[in-house]
Amino acid sequence: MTETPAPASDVRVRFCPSPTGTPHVGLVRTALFNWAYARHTGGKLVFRIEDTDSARDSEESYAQILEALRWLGLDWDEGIDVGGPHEPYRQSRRRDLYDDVVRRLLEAGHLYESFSTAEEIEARHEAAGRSKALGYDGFDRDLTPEQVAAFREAGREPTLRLRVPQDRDYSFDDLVRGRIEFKAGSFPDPVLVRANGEPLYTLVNPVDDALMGITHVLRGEDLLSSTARQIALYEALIDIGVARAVPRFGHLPYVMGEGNKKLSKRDPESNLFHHRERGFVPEGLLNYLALLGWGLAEDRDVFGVEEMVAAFDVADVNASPARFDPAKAEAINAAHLRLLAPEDFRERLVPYLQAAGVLPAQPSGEQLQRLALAAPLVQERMTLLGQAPGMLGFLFTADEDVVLEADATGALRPEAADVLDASLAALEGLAEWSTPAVEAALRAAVVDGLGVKPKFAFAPLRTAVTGRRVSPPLFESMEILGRGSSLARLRRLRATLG
RNA sequence: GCCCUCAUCGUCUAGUGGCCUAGGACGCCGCCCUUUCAAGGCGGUAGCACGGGUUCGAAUCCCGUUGGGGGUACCA
Repeated sequence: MTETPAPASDVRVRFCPSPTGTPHVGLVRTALFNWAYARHTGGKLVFRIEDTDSARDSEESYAQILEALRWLGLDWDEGIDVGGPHEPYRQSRRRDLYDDVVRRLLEAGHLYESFSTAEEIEARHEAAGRSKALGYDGFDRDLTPEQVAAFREAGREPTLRLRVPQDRDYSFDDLVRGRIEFKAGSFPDPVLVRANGEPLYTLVNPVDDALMGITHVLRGEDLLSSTARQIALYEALIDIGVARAVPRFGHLPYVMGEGNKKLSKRDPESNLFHHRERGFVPEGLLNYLALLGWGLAEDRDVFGVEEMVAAFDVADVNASPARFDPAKAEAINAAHLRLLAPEDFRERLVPYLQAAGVLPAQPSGEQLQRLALAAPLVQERMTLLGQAPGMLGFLFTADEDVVLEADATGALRPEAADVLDASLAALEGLAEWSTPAVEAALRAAVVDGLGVKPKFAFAPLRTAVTGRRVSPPLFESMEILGRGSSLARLRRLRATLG
């Protein structure tokens, strides 16, 4: 009844977060789907900020949202920073526009002044024997001029409510869920403007979508039940000439956390920057988030944004909520890490190594050279960039400062001392210090010479050289480290053994 | 309470009436490979919430039940 499908080429979607906290993965997923839909259809993505709650909004959060989108590489065509024909794109700076719309809505009779307080509404329900949880009762819909005057004389300022037609149903075809119907009178007249004159989200969200020509509203399912009242507002806006049509709606499923709760802002897994700090790469996180409610193909989980853009359609999004699974997210991230070009991978390691103090703010040429040799050795061994300091730290640590971790030294077997002695003897006179030469010498001396299985033969050496039980490949590591350091480290561990 | 909504392995999903003795991925468990750990290869574990219909035939359609989620703000 109110569907007004837009020609695909004219698709205009938007991403309009409230700057009320640190970016949430659910928010990112919504941004991603809007972005992918715009890119897929060749439409436009509008980015605006819904900061109409001065009590909760913050500049810090605003800056974080921008940082998040930029880090992820989700760009937009109109809005914050890039500008466009509907400036400004922060609702806190659009008050004049809203005041004008409100005036026209009021004149046309779509809004009315409501003096009822929450207590009064509840009291009326109680007196009538109705449930107190019923919501607004429409008491002020048809106040006489005398009643209004009386309220004003008593010093009361009214909120402005939308006069929702009560004689009809509201329905729409949700892009992801299909037909959704709200029966007549199943929701109360919403407040659109506070008593102090400030416009509310209930007003400004549809008004801006109308003014900015948004054709497809793709948002979280938490907004599903407010869609009916928004359609009612849209129709009023169409009546006064502010809106041209009601947009199509698509309600995206929640991203859930542990248990069956929506992923809470308190939950660290919900925090985008938490994932970045752990070493998620944008490609990996975006891929995983896309999987929460959408899939590229039946038998492929790993894909890039270009592939997603080529295939994405909101109609294919799943309606049921999805649980954020950190283990699978990491696996997907690991796959993307392996897909990175070696130089790219290496460069992305640097900030993590610096953050951990493994590399200084200004790494030396020698350090970068060493990193270039070592990075390929760990590219297939990591799931998160944040594992780099642990894996590579030994290459940037003085021999005497290498920490011999307890799980490594604890796993040493009785023959460790003999292994180290034989290794030292074999390596000291080695003519050429290279991976194959080191390997050959050690195999001859320890595996063949001592008759120790490779698995056990090299464990003490690994512990001595890296301090850890798990490390990059041993011989390669020794080559990078050089003969001096390698031997010094073997001697150091040997000295601690009886 | 009322309104809206969701329901396939532990998790993400494929599946739109016969191709399903339900496929893939992550996880988990074996084995192979192996200089550790990964990666890779092979194999395994595990699911259509329940009850009624409709139909020759239902994971797929309808109704109900149960369970989950959301809304019911002068938050967004």
